[in-house]
Amino acid sequence: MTSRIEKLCEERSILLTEQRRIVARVLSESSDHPSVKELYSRAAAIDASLSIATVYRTLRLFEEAGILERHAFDGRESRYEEASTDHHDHLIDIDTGVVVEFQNEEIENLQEEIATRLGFELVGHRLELYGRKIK
Amino acid sequence: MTSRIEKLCEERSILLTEQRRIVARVLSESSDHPSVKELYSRAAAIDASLSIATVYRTLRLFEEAGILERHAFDGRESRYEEASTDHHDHLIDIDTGVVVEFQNEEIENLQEEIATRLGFELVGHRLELYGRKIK
DNA sequence: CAGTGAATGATAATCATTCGCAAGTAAAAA
DNA sequence: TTTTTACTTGCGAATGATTATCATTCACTG
Ligand SMILES: [Mn+2]
Ligand SMILES: [Mn+2]
Ligand SMILES: [Zn+2]
Ligand SMILES: [Zn+2]
Repeated sequence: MTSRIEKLCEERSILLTEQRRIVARVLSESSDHPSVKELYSRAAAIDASLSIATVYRTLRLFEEAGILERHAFDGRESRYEEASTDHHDHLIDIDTGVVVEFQNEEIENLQEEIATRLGFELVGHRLELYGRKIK
Repeated sequence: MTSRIEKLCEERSILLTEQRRIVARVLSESSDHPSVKELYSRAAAIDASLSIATVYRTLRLFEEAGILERHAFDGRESRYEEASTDHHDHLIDIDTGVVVEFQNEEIENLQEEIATRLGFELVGHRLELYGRKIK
């Protein structure tokens, strides 16, 4: 039961301590986009001695290694998810906070076009839709 | 020399104090997307007794009145600009921080389509491109 | 098993932002 | 014009998220 995150850590020769393993496990078992606080409480349920400082450190480490992606929906606190090979963007329900994922090749291509037209090499982007559920 | 922001304040019967007038003026004279700290120092150059708390309060007031737009590029500190009638999105130069504006009707339409398809009414969105200048 | 560098937990520090409050100011009422 | 009332401001404290510090512990090498 070696998670995908753990495999990636080995590839990048990131030392996998017990606490990092816990953070990795909690994240791979989360399908929502948990905040640091949420991650911390889920991880603390496994090992109560875990420090939130270590959670922050681990998240940053994983993010810089390209293993995780950080989001700051609407400029709020950071939320994380596993970086997947197939890129997607997000729609956030403004009433409930629920995050829905979507992919749109057309928009991705248009972004490339726009950047090129403006004289830039596109390095990344952030697309968030904010909406309200239609009953 | 009544700025557009001042006009909008009158329309919304927002009391225009001297400090609010200064914040309005500094913003209308800025074509970049200044952070609160930047706005504060530009405003303090006009009236040194101005408090940063008032700047924050004024920015929030104007934003809630739809007069300003707040951005949190890459999850960093808030930056502001005058809300214009013609919507645009941003490309940020990751080396210099320079912000370039662009408009793309096609992307806007696709966003509506996506939201609808997912069963949501699109209320807002955020699209940021991050790129590096091609020499 | 000792030696060295990295990782951890606890806590202090920092940064952006908001609050609380006493004092000032403007608009409404008398 | 006085009085009353409501809104604003500056200052500093409080907050919440994140990072830094530091003594201690851990992992790996020889
Ligand atoms: Mn996602
Ligand atoms: Mn803009
Ligand atoms: Zn995308
Ligand atoms: Zn747009």
